[in-house]
Amino acid sequence: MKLLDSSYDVQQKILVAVDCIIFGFDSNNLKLLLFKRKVAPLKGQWSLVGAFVKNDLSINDAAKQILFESTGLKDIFLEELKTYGDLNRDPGERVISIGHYSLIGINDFDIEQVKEFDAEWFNINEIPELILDHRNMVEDAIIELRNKVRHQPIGFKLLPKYFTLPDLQTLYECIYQRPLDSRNFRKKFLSLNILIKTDKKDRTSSKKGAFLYRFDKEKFDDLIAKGYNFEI
Amino acid sequence: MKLLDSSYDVQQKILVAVDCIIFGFDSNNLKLLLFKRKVAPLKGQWSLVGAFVKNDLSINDAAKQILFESTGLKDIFLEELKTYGDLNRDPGERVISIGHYSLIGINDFDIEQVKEFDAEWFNINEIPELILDHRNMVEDAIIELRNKVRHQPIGFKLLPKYFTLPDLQTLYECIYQRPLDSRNFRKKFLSLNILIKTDKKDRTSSKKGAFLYRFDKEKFDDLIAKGYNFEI
DNA sequence: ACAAAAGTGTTCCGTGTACACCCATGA
DNA sequence: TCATGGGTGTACACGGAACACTTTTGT
Repeated sequence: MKLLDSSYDVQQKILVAVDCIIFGFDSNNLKLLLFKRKVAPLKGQWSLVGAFVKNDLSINDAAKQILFESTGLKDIFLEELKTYGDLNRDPGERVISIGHYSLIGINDFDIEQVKEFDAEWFNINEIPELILDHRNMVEDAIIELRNKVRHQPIGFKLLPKYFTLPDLQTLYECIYQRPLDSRNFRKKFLSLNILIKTDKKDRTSSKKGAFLYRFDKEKFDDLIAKGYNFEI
Repeated sequence: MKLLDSSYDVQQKILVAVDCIIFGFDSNNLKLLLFKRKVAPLKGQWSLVGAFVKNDLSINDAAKQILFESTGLKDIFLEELKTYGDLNRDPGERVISIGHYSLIGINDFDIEQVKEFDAEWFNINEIPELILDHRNMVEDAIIELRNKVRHQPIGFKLLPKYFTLPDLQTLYECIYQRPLDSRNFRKKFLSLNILIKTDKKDRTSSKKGAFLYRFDKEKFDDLIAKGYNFEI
């Protein structure tokens, strides 16, 4: 319902879009989800997943919906990155785009399924040329992602329920794109007390086998609530 | 110039606005700039400085221009906060707002001048009721501001050319809204090597007088470039 | 002489970081 | 037996945090 005196007197011709920078972790690599653009101009080129915002959805919900419709990925938690609002960033019309990013565990989803949508996972070091300012968005998002994981021990949603410490370390190494010292890494992570060790081992990647752990969700939530600062 | 195939087929009715969260430091207090809303609905109530984005300006330039037109404040560096895009945040129409914030030295500007624009500086602890989600924006901006100054020793633009260490400390105490230990503060700040001590004293606030310092712009820039982490 | 703000050093503790060897096992 | 990845401990350096007294000077 509109209020009586509700109509603003504005001659605005700005379209609002969202673009999604979706990182995926597949046990060994950090990947980025790209998409073959379906509309002119620039049709057929690689781009981020994005579209115009629908009138009846909040920006964040719109981003989720667009991601779902474009790739089949559902229930992805998206975080706002920032707004890209330069005048001529889109050769078509005046379009501003609100970047959103996320990091997901690729294996939780059907990795082939996205191909039906003309989407594809690219290794983070092998990203093709992207349209418009999308490459900027990706670079900004990587920086944000690193900042984020520095302040919140992630992992829950990126690793299977049971995982090994080497797995966890690989995850962080992928995000930071540099090797970490395993002794320090283990010491630090175990000191957080959010891991529960099981007596089972995973022997798929070594003969000795590595112990499986799982997250202690309660303690994890406590830690987040207290705003713990997780420097690696 | 538009490309031939440039018009997107979109029925979008979303207006794009910016709101500015302007913090000001006046040697003793952190203040917030507010503005009496001039358009219906909610006309006459206190709000942030904001308006719709013009078609021919980038978002950031639009924010600057709006700030200038609404308050007379010119050449203010604005930083994007985030987008407020919920469906019914504005009772008028569907409006999304991209929050921008800044921290300025109030004394560098004419403090009375803003009043001619129906704007006013409020002490950060005495903020009146604000329209829409503006209170949220302010809270988000304070958190951002604290995060920002934690990573970048500010001061340059907020203090006069010559200032005392107690002045500088007051600035940080205002931002963090808590007292700091003067011994630790001085030690930390001086160790950055970005201050140049003069042999003059300021005696306006004590009989003994406090030495005046100025910033060493070059070293300061070096420090920023290296991404120094300034925890207080 | 005293009030009021400026200025100064030390100690302790926690945490980041560097670093090298033994263990368990399947092949 | 050997190759492979898993797992462990120590020593040092640095920075944050707590803490109390002296100095200067106008009144």
